[in-house]
Amino acid sequence: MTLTKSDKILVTCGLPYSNGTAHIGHLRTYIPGDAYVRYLKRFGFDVRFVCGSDTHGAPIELAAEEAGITPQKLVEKYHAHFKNIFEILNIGVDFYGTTEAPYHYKRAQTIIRTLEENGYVEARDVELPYCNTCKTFLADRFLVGTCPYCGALARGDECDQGCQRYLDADQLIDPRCVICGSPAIKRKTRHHFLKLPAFTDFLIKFNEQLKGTPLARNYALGWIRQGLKDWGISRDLKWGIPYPGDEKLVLYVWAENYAGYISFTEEWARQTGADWKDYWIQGGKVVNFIGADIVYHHAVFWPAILKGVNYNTPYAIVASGMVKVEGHGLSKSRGFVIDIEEDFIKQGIDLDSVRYYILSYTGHTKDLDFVWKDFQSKLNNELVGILGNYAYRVLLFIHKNFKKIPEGTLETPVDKQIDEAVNKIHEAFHDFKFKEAVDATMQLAAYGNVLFQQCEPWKTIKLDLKQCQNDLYQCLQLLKAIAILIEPALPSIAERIWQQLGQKGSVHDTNVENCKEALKAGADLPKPEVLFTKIPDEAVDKLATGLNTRIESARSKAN
RNA sequence: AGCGGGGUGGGGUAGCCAGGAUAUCCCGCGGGGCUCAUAACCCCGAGAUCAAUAGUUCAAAUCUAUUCCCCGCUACCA
Repeated sequence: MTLTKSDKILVTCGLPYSNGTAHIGHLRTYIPGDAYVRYLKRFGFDVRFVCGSDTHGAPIELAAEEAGITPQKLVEKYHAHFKNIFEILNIGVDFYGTTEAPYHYKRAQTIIRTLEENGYVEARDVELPYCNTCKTFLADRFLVGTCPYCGALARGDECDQGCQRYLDADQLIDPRCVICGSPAIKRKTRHHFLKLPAFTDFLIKFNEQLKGTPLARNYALGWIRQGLKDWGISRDLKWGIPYPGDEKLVLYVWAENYAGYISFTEEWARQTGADWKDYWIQGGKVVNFIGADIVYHHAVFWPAILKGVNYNTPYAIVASGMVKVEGHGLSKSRGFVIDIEEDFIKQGIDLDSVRYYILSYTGHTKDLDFVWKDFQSKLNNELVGILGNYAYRVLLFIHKNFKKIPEGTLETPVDKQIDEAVNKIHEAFHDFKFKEAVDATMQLAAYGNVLFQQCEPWKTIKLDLKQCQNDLYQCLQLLKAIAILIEPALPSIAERIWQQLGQKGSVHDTNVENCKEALKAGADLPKPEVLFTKIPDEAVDKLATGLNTRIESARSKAN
């Protein structure tokens, strides 16, 4: 079972949690997701891309409390932020929604109600921590106490200031309410549970035939084999989607956020006249891009829910490796973070080169360690030296000497190179190997440099004009193919090459078959501009120093 | 601790599932060339006991076992 041109394909990315700004970790799923969508489009597939903000849960309720604003205000702010950042990065979503919208509430509650009707949910009494002063049950994030391992002040879910271990709320010594400081007491209450074990056989079969990165599949299968247990889907929080039929509780975020994949499709369909059922009920191929840290939600909980309401389950789950900064796991509080707005946009970093770095520095399933020096080297050596240089030297040479596209016909060597690259790219993105796809395109540019060098047009222009023109024609046709094939990785740059080639329309509307569509001899060629500028050593040193300062000050603050 | 992923010249990376002769490619490094191009481009070269140990085999980076190291997850963080 592989994708065909008649499939209705829907791509989604893990929803960014709206309690903070966009950082490089988000890009690890959004950029490959977007590139994948663009590859599919260039190769003529029928694909849509939806995504949105995840707006509920304890951390947001708490962050709003601390900031002295309503959760609504908080999530609206970050929702707008993410939407904007993704636009600037050319993440070409068809719809960017939010889980704090009526269309989402409706879809999420309908799913839960249907699960209940189908007998997959059970209410059960449990004992949970309670604050007598605030008259509320305390989710783990609302508890503080002493860490049993290191003695630091810890939260109910994690020893965030001390040893960084994940904790169970029960392990905390002297648990207290985070709002008022009163000691937490145990009190009986009633919660709702999804009967996950009922889905065991289904989930094994589902994961065995699941496409995407093997990482996702193996991980989930291991988890399922260890035995599934009932899974709590309600929480004692004020902020969230009311639990249908038990409105003093809210739906657990992980029981409703990925319903956004459906609700966003519905809302997009409503606005455009499409049919969401094409994706979620009558066939359709859904591809989820996520980080490796949330595989079990997407390969275990979510497909179980979908199965429980008889909706279409994902075709593929594409899990990326994690992002590190200067060798450390991402951590805002410790300063190991690259913020998209502060560190890239405001510093004037070319965003297509960021896309390139994310896609081609390492394989999609491996951890990516962001180091400013490496970023510089990829940009200066590969984008400037290979791609930018090739485009510029060819276009400038022709512009200087002819002003227009010279006479010529595409000959076998170049024709063959293009075919090989197209095949390689096709295979690579079907296997979710984005680095391979991008590298194959860059190899085409490297080949172009060899070609230009060997033809020596600066000599032939004086000795054999006809030969010279035909050689340059080869170079131009190759550049046209490169523009189309690099579009998924570098959409802005591809468009600029397209325009510099004097082509009509937009490269975003091209198909891979246009690669070899003959260029019109005699058409005017505008004066080219360089595509990329190198980052000088001093600039990159400054950026690296800024990062180190951030890390240092975070460290001294912690001590 | 359990489960999953990974370890290949200085950095990154391909090859591993379906074992085969000089282990791929990019960057960096050394030498040469070109002069159209953003000191860019092209060619040649040096550099790796493929994490370790034991085993299977005519043959192991690749298969098996054990060990070490890194990362993620472990159901109330998302």
